[in-house]
Amino acid sequence: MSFKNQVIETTKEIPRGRVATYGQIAALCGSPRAAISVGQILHNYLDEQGDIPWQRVINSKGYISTTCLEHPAELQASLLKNDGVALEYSRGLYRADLMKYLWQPTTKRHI
DNA sequence: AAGGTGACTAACA
DNA sequence: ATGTTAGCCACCT
Repeated sequence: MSFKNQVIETTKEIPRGRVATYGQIAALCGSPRAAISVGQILHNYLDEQGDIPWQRVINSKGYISTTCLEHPAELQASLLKNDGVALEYSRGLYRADLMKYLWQPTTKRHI
């Protein structure tokens, strides 16, 4: 299975009310240093399929970091709130408390 | 097939 | 504490 597909699959596994970081997804998919690629993959995939909980993937500091115009931070923020994730808004940036919401993948891991 | 491109990060200044 | 820099690496052309 390609890295790309693993990223898609793994993202689908993030439960409601939790978030994961790009680096975390990359690591779970076997390439700990490919965090930036995860962002690219999600972006590309959204443009074609769009059927994944992409809003649950944020950066290592807990901030929403999309720069995509079609899928802006405001949208991601509202989707996350809808997921039950509280966001702190300041200086035009949204941040989730990783200590509270970071996904801890425990069960079924299929590398 | 080779090179440009980031929804990244951790390390510096 | 806040802003830059420089590695990174798989995706898309």
